[in-house]
Amino acid sequence: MFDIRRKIAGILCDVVDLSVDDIYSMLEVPPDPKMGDLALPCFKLSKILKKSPVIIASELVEKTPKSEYFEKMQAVSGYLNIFLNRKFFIREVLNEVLDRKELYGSSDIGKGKNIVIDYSAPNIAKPFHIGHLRSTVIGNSLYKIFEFMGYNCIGVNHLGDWGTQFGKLIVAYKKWGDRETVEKEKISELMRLYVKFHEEAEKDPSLEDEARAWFTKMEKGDNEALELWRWFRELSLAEFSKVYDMLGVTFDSFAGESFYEDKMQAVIKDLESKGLLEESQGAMIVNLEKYDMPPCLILKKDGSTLYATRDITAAIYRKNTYNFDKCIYVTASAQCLHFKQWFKVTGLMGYEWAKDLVHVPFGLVSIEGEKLATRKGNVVLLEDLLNKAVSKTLEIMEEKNPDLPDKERIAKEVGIGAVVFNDLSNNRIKDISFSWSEALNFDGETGPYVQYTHARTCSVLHKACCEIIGSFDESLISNDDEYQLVKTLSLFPEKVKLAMEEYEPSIISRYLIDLAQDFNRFYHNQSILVDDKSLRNARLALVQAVKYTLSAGLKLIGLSAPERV
RNA sequence: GUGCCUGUAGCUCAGCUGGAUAGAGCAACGGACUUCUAAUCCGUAGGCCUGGGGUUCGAAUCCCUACAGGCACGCCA
Repeated sequence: MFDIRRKIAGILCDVVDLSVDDIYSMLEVPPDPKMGDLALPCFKLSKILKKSPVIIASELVEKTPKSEYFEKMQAVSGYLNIFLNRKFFIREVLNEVLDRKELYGSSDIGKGKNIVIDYSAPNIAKPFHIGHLRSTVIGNSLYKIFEFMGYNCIGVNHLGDWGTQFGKLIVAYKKWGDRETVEKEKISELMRLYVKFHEEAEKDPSLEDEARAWFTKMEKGDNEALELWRWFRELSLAEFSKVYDMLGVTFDSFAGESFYEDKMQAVIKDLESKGLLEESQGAMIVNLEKYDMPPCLILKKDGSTLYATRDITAAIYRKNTYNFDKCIYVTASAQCLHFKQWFKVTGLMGYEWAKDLVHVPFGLVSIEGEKLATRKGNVVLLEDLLNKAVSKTLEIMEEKNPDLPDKERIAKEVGIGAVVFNDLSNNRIKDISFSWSEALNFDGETGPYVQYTHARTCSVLHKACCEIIGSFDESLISNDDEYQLVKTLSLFPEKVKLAMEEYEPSIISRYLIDLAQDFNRFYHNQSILVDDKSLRNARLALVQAVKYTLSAGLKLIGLSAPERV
């Protein structure tokens, strides 16, 4: 990978006698392009070299040997400002992008390593709403990013498909439900039954006992109970699949909570034999006082397991099955303590790979400031949201581009893209207040804006049609709009790497906005399809490079890159 | 009460491994479509970076503290 910063650092480090890495990390981008492309603040050097920053900067200007990498250097009040050799830089960057095409920015650093990513994990028999969207799209994007970096990813949907809630559901179904309605209304009917159960149980607490009894039957393998459970599960999964299809999200495994039912006893024994379990108020816990954490609950006083038990079991299973390099959990930040606790327990059990367990938390979603509450009905169903986004897109398309073929498909890609992008465009740790008007806004910093920009690049390239770009004369790419665009293009590989290291898809979304803005400015100010053949060719090369990068970036955050919109 | 997270333009947010005058988008206002898709572009306006201390040549960024909001803190996940 071509990295101009490293090259410059390589030249400078000889002059000031520091390591390349030191200089590399000190180099920064000046706030204004007029001040150059890179800058070295000399204030820190001043301590080492015992000279004033101003003098160091001007000495650097004098002593640094000429090179093809940069055109000139200037000393400005303690900063060494570096102006790159534009021609050289443009050639290197564009050739790399055009050579690697949509693989520009990818890498093989993950070659031969497995990454397990646990995301989405909705609860069976509950509607899939916008609260589930975050885990799903963040996990999906991380999957794509790690894959792009050469890792082999295993996407796991750890379904909430086991627990006493199924006992409740069975009771409610048998008392107030019927097969036809459930077949017809699916999850919404299951939800209705579930809510009804809670209403009735307030009046008649014995229902709770009944529910527990049914769950016990499930655990003991009772046929009727398991058949109902299986039915609810299949029904829910079919509904979820619709949403996953719309989002373009896939999984390699659907091993959920039920999958680990028969595997937890061994883990409990393991914990016991390692002397980690102790009794407290009738329950079995792992004491974590030494680590300044509340205890981790392993067994309830009735002997049944808890989610920490299941998570530890699942982690061990995944290590044995996938031999992961990292196992990543994408869940709400409310679960931070829980993950800290059982990660610690896993470490105490002697599993050195406990350090490879990573919790990737994200902020809470509320609806226009109001808390999400499934039972109170304050939810926005994801399917509704996506459908609304698609139909709004279709409306816009009817107005702007009515002759476009395959409108339906593209409207889906753009509408859903808008929703996904919206969710991925800010820092994942921040709480989100869902707003209809924002989720359905297609102007400015949005998914459709990036997709539109991509379509623009395609459109120009299409119009230029049979021309083969082949070689181009980089010296013709000379104005500031073009140069800025190339600079932004050059940043893509490091942004992808950063997004991976920080488990932060928004780094890519933000980058795409920047790239699209730079392109649109260029597009607006410069004609691409000019008569001058070689100028035209050079600009087309630039457009081609932008197209590859936008397309690759969009895919990394789970959006498609339609050629026309 | 204790711990974790967040606080930047009217709104939504970048910037947070310290660096030059704090940036976008939305909303508002004013411009640019006979010309490669105006889902675009350009301009105007909008800021005690929550308050207070400290560290530093330099702080939105690091440390302490106060305040505000959110979340978590044993038998749900």
